[in-house]
Amino acid sequence: MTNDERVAHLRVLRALPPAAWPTRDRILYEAARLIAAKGYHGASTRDITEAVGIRQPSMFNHFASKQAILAELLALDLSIPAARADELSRAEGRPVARLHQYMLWDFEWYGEMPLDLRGMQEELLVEPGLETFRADLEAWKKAINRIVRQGVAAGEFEKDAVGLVTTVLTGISWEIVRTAQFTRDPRTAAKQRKGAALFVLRALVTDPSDIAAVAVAADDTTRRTTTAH
Amino acid sequence: MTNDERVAHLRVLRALPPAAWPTRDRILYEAARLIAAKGYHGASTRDITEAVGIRQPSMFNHFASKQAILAELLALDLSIPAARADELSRAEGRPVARLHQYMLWDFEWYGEMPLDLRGMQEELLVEPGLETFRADLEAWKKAINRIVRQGVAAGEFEKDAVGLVTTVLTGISWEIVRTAQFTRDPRTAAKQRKGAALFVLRALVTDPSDIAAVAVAADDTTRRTTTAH
DNA sequence: CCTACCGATCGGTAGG
DNA sequence: CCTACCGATCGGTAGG
Repeated sequence: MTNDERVAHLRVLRALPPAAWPTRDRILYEAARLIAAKGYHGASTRDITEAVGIRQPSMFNHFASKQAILAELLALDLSIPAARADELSRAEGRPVARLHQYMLWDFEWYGEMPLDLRGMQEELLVEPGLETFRADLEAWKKAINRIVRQGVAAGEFEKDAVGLVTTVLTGISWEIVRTAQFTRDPRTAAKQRKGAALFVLRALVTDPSDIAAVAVAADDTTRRTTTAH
Repeated sequence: MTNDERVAHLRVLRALPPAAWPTRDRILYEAARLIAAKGYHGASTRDITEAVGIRQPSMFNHFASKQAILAELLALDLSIPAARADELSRAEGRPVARLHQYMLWDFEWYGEMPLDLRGMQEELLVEPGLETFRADLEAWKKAINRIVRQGVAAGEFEKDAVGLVTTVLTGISWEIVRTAQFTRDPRTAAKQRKGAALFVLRALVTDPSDIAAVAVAADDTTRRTTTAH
């Protein structure tokens, strides 16, 4: 399955309640939920299949192993954001605008994700067979730091903030996933995402007037895109 | 063991290499390390005791259960910071200065911690018997948010940043624990802690000149304290 | 702090 | 997607 296929499939799923999903997707849903709650080793294959409503060995008709479930969830959590960040790190335009654009995309990605990805912790990547996701995580950090360093070089960002951006972004995405479990109102969620992006920019920019300029430009882009469809 | 005793004991341990620690503390050290790497359920009692150099059942002479080890680590991770945050949330002085003071304390606490607390995830607190630590975590968040709301009321902080502070602080403390495993130079570490505290303040304050004022005041306090001893 | 050992649970397979 | 079952490993106990 390619990343584009994954994104398209998620769009289909989001329109349905999890109970109406195909079995394979319901396994992913319950596995994500239970791994978030009890950790990868704490969530047993029997826990997962019991939540789905099938017997434990039936799971292996959909996934070759428990780790194959984890790999599918890690692709959503790491591979797709890494590709998007890399793309924007090589795009044209002001670094401050591209970082803002990435953050809005990232927070929407995690905020509208129908699976609970909170169990996808960096520490899981030490397990043999998951090296490719370690590479995705490193690529993501490199791409974000590339944009931030471009901003420092352009005089847009403070120098000493560089090393903290990926950490803070990870923490905020996490919080957005968490609150997305309760707040289902899309307008409140969009406002929260905008506020979070501005929070990070305030910590970064040398010239506060850049923040308003970038935010207005982003709103224009959104309005244009929305009207066009 | 009270929190004060825990803090005093940690000071003693920090002066020695872990190999020279008492067995009970070496169990905590290896357990913390392995739980950080493989998760609580992924780190078996046999993994831990093998790293310590004793047989698995010998562990139960020092701890009544595997969960008792976890509880000891959670006290260091949650109970002590919660007490410190609560204290500062009720102290006198400008909110911006008290938040800055808390952050410097917090980052030093995690940065100089001789045990690797990265495995202490909020999700562990769902296990029965750990309710007290759930309460500590809630108390910590409440205390931090109390200081931030005091700052908003005083016109020092932006309104819309309130809900993000605890998330960002948790993320940064995590990063500080992580980098503390490599960088052992105390001067670099202190500089990193100061930079991290300023990063958060920049995202929060309405008047940028407050940041410089608070930072200078904090340096004065440190200098006075250092000279006095 | 050790050896010997317990019942429970783990991820996964065989065969329909 | 099921029943039946596998060897390995789990946290913890008995008894010295």
